[in-house]
Amino acid sequence: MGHPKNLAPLSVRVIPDLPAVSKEFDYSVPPDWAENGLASRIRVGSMVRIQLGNRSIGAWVSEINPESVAGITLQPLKKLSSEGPSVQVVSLARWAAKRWHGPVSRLLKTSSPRRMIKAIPPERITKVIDMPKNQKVESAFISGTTVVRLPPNGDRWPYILGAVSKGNALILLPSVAETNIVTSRLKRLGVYVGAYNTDWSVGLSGGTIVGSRSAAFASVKDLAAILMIDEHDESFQEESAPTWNARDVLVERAQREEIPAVFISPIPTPEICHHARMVNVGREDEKQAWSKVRVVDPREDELSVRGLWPRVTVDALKNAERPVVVLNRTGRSRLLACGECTELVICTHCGGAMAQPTKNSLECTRCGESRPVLCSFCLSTKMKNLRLGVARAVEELEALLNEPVTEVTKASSSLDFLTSRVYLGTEAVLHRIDWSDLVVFADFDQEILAKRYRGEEQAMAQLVRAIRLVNASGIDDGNVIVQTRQPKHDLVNVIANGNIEDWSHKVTRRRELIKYPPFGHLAVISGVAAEEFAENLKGLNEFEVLGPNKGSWLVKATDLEALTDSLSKISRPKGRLGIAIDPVRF
DNA sequence: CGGACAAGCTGA
DNA sequence: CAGCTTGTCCGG
Repeated sequence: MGHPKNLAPLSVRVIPDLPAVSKEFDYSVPPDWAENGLASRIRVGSMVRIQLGNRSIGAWVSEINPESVAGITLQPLKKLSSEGPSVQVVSLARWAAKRWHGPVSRLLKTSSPRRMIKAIPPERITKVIDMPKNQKVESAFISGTTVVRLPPNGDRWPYILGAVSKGNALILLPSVAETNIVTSRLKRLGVYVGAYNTDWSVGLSGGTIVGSRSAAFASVKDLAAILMIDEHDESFQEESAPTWNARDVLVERAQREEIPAVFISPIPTPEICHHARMVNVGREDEKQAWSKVRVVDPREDELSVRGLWPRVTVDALKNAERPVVVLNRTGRSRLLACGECTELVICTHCGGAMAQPTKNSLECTRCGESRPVLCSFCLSTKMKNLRLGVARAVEELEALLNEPVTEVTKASSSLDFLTSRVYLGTEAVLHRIDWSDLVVFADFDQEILAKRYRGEEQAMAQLVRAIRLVNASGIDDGNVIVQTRQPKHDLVNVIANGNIEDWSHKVTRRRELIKYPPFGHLAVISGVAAEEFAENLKGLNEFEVLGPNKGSWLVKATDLEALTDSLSKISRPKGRLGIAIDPVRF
């Protein structure tokens, strides 16, 4: 066996900060580190600098006094750079790297302080917070993993207090803005709390950590409770590989440390419902919150322009204080027909539909090919707009209301704000405006008909946001209008009746049927090497391999471990290869 | 990842 | 065969 672990280490094993290097290396601890006290500060997770080949590289200590392969003379560590993730978090990062098939170093990086920390600050006094006198909150935090379906306008603060009443807590919220609000509110209460990643060391020294996705990997001493707010939010999933998900990381963490974890959301995902015990909060409150949504069928008004602006909507828009219209199509038009010969405007390259992003150009929605506004059949320059985009919709609405309308998209700057009463834009508008008394979804059918995986959940998430916006107005009759030509559609029924529980079951059952997460697992393979790699996987006859679809292959598996094992074992062709496990979008 | 080194290609 | 490109291997 090696050396006693409680003495200053003589050698360490490290994980280099190089995503492409999966190997770990052993280094000796310089003899003089024992004298100046550096050696005794080394622990698993410590951040060091090493010489690898002829380069100086950052690394994390993964093992103390490892049994090194014989016949290798160890190089000395160059520097002890910083405090790093706790042993528990290093182990968690290892687990996540395997789970999402990515390099550990990537996850260790999110687990690490952004600025080097020489020493852990002393523990500060924190105010003891009482568990709120709320039976639902109390029972949620007793033990195990719990999911709470809280209405869109439900108060989350008691749950935050519940979490910190247990001791040092880890609280995750979807956005940095919300993180900052919660952090300062807790600070004012006297709670020793820090925002991730800026106040990284607060966790290690024994405090509560509040943060967004990356905080799932925060090191917290004596962690006592975990809370995730708005569990359904897609921002909890990393978009690029490894496509790890904060929710799953927290579920694993709670199990490992045997602490209560509470996930709250108005529309919890099938994933969390699968892993947690469900608590419903007030069916009546839920119905009440969703009753803000009114369903309007634009066909009921024959005079409506192109079906987008029925009179009920226009009247509501006129009477509202600050109305917001959501239309999830960028540019001027997404689908055109020739004004002369009525042919659909199609890309001469790939046959995809041409969109009109600006007044004078056409662009293929599939391959990106562009050309001037010109019919390829009769050379006419007159176009009929079949599916108008935000830019054109703004012009139409301005004409209808006889006043300026501000266009808001992902790209528009926040400087143009407060210039008008009416706002129109893509989903981004719901993130940019802090209150409104009327939100109109101009074409909800687009959301319903989009045959995207999680399409319905994304549509519901937009509605949740809208309900919260009109609730923030303080105006009692603030509401949300959903325009659809399918008033009998399942999802529309759910919305109209506020029957979220039924919908939730339906989504879960659907997932189960097609063996999608959490009932099965997916790997999306992309890049130049994808085709050959997918062929190799097909050869195993163990997984269903579908594709190609836009250059990507979809691998379906019932067992996650079998999938990730095969992905690492199978021969990897040269060239770029992207592997995304259970991504939200593909 | 990036350097080292080996094998492959080209030109006179 | 020098001089260059391309590929594979390996680091403690």
